[in-house]
Amino acid sequence: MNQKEVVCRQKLMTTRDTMDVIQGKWRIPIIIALTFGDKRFGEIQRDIVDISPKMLSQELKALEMNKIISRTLYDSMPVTVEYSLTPLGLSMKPLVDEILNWGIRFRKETVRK
Amino acid sequence: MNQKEVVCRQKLMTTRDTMDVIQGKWRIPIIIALTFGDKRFGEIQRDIVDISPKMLSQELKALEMNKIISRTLYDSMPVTVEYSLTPLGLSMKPLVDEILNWGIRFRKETVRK
DNA sequence: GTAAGTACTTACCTACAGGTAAGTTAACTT
DNA sequence: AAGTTAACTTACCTGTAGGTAAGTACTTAC
Repeated sequence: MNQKEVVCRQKLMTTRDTMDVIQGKWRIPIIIALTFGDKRFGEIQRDIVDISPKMLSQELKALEMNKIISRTLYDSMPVTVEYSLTPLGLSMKPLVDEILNWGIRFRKETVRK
Repeated sequence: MNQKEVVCRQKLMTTRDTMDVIQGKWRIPIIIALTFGDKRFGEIQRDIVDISPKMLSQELKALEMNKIISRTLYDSMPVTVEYSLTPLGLSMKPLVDEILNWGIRFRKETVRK
């Protein structure tokens, strides 16, 4: 196994780590919603119009477990819960920006049917 | 619907475009393999050790349809096929680099169990 | 006292992503 | 003529991502 192959396989492993975190239909949308500020369950649901409460709840838990977001319970008198990006979550900004950038480029190249 | 919400929803749509292209277990690995140079079917299979010929064939077709890679048939005398990144595929480098970067960061934060 | 809001949970179902294994075509090698 | 290599294809199966629908617990508003 030569040098190139070693580098190639390391890259493959590293990208798999990232992809495991952002994989799926809802994780990136949730992260983006939270870049606009801390939000409550219902607010995120209103931003991501087609997500069901089940999926939102499930994906919020997964992101919390990966330390991307944090959950804060406020004992106010209708009890509210706020979700916010952790430092690790905030560190995804360049990645999310690139996903966005490339999406714009892709759309440009694809509009000529 | 205020300005923030409009921007948020546009971003959601754009990222979905990108994610549709890179979603799944094998697309990013295939793209990375091809950043090391044009490769034949069997060579990619050797780089990505755990991919089956079925999945490789299927994902190469999908990437070709999205104009990320191109397929060139050489009429040499064992017929060979070479896959290479198109300009659009090459334009994914910053995105792939960010996936890689963040994977490294994530691994650092996660190594303390 | 009943309706509505917030933040979920639970049960059930389906489609598809991905795995395994074997078959195919066609040339080249010994 | 039998085996090897390259590049796939086809058939079949399974697990899980994600959808739908309904239920729960608690509080405030009317």
